[in-house]
Parts: sequence; C-alpha cells; structure tokens
Amino acid sequence: MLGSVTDRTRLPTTSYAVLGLLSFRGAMSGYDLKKWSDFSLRFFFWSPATSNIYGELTRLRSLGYVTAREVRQDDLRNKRVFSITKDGRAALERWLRDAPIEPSVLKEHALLRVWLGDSTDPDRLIEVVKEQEQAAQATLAQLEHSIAEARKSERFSYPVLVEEWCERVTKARAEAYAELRAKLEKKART
Amino acid sequence: MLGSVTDRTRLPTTSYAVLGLLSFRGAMSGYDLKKWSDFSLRFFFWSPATSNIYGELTRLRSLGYVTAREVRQDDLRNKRVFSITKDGRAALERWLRDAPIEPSVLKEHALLRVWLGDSTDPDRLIEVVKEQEQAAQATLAQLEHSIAEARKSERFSYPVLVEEWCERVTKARAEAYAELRAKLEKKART
DNA sequence: TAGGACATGTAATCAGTTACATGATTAA
DNA sequence: TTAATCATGTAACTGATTACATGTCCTA
Repeated sequence: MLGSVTDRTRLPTTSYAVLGLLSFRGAMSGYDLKKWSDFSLRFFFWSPATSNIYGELTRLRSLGYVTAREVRQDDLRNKRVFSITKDGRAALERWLRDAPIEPSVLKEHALLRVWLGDSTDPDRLIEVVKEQEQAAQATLAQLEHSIAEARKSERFSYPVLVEEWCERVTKARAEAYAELRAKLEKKART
Repeated sequence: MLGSVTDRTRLPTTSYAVLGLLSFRGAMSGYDLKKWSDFSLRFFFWSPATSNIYGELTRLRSLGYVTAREVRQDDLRNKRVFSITKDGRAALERWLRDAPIEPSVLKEHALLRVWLGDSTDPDRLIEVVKEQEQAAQATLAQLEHSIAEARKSERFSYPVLVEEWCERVTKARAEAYAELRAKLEKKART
C-alpha cells in the first residue's frame, strides 16, 4: 500500500549487482556478465543463473538504466552488448546510499549433515567434512588468482579489498573444517 | 523426466531441516520449531519463516513423516505438537546418506557495497563495515551462549561441534571486517 | 566427430517471503 | 493500556532456478 508508487523503482538486489558489474566496464554481453560474476560476485555474494541475467538486462533496459548495442563479431554471429547509462549510474548510487543492508547469510549445507550427526554414519560424515575442507582450499586458490589479476588495475582497488576479506574468511572456513574433522575422528575412535 | 517417479519423495532442504529439528526432541509446535531454528540453524544455515514451517509440517504430515497431537495447554488455547515417525526418521537418514551436498553460500550484502566502493561515499562505507563488524560480534555472543547451553546435554554433542565451527568462522568474519575498515580508513585519508 | 566454449533467450516451476487474519495472555 | 509473547495458518506474490530451444565455432 505505502510504497506502491515509490517501489516502482525498487528492484531486487540482482538488478543492482548486474548494474554494478556494468559500472566497471561498459559494453558487455549477458554471456560476459555471467562469466565475470562467476569469478567475482560468486565469492562473497552469489552468481545469478544465465537466464536470470538476461532477464535483468531486459528489465534494466526498459527502465533506461542500460542501453544495448548490436555487435557483429563475425559474419554469422551477433552479440548484444550492454552499457550503463547516466540514469543507471544514478540509480545505482541511490541504491548504494539509501537501501538498507540485509543481514548476511551463511549456508553451509554440509554442516546441516554434521548437526544431524546422530542420524548419520560417522565415516560418511568425516568424508563430507574432508570434501568441504578441500572445496574451501580450491576456492582459496581461485581467490588468490583473482586477487593477483585484480591488483593489476587501479580500477579494481575496491574489489581487491573485498577479495582479501574473502581470502581471510575462506582460510578460516578451511581451518574450521580441518578442526571439525579432527574432532569427528577423535569422536569416532571412542 | 527421469526421476519423475523417484522425485516424488524428494523434498526441499527445509523439509529435512524441520524433520531434523524434530529428530532431537519430539512433541514440538510450529511455534517452538521456529524459535529453536532461530537459535540453532540460523547460525550456519538459515531460519525459515514461520509460515514456511507450518507449510512444511503439513507436507511432512501428509507424507506420514510426522504425527500431530492436540495439546490443551489451558482452557482456551490449543497447541498442536508434532513428532517424527519411524518413516520420518528413515527418510531423514536416507537423505543424510544419499543426497548430494550443495555448495555453500556466503551472502555478504555489505561487501557488495564495498565492491562498488567507487560509486559510494567513503565515510558511509566505513560506517557500513563497522556495523557488520558489530553484527558479527553480536552473533558471536549469541553463539557462545548457545554453546554453553548445548554443552549441558550429551544429546547435543554434534550441534556443539557445529557451533564451535561457527564460532571460529564468525570470529574470522569480525576480524576480516575490522581489517577491511582499517584499510578503508587508510584509503580515505589519502 | 565429439565436446566445449560462445551466445541468447522463453516457459514452467518452485521455494520461500510478506501480508494478512485472528485472538488470548502476560509483563511493563 | 500498550507491547511482547504465545499460537496457527492462508493467500498473494516474487525472485530465482531448471529445462528447453537453437545454432556456430574451435579444438582435441
């Protein structure tokens, strides 16, 4: 009721995430955006599905926040690249300034299994935890690569700070899983 | 197509989370479940909305995984308490054994703001990060309380392990936010 | 010649939230 | 008397996913 007029411009976070990606470098296709978000947003936020990105792009365009341009990359294939507009930038800045920040979410599906450890096979549990430890280490390697890349350009100074945050927390996650595994192994022996 | 028969029994994770809560202690109401999940699942997974819990309870009952019993708590108010059935326990164990584990998700809404720091007021950014640091510390206090409680009973030995994991990672999150704040402050001074 | 990367989208579905509806009890 | 807690649910909505549809180019 209240806000029915105001909320016309209130978009899901994904819209702003896409707009944000576009604020770094213009002229990207939906495909490019998906790839890049898999290598950046994914670490601390989430990477939307491809179809979701195309959907957002359509919406953003109808709002005048992005413009599309057809690019012929070769004789047969066409590519539609998007750029953020002045209006889009303004909307992004408004959102950054005014939108309330939702509480952070940590969804560790593996821990739900451990939590219900009494109903599970202890060895399976140890395996699951080991896998998570490895997954965290793999993420860490990707992050380190990503940080090294991002440091090359001044333009990514903020993303670098965020990735360093992620690095620290991912390290802690890996260690916490290692500790948990040790505890589970000890528990299994008794 | 494949699985159209098999998937009849494939439920969303929330169903199993509710079933899991019920596996610890029987005879809980929807209201109880919501409260408890706010103090346990929330830390490492997520706490479903009240209406969501009631919905799951209905579904679980129709599958024969839980039974309901009416409890008259005083002259006027009635309470419907639920207990897990043998079938429910079997379904939970099957899920724990067989279901693939989805990748973990970390959604730090505040970091999306930092990531887009070039489009934001630096002082506002520092404030936002400070708030996250405090939020993490508040979570830490709740966790410590929760761990102390859970240690009182043998039955919660697995939940204690999970909460210790959370404690460690939440500490790291708080520290990572503190470090980030320091970097932002330094950046602002230059 | 098969598989992966490039490239774009629609349609169906789903998991979950918010808003709403209702009403008693208890503590400040 | 006001707010919080107890207590249960339905209905409308929405954000996002999965499945599907289509086709080229390049590499092993």
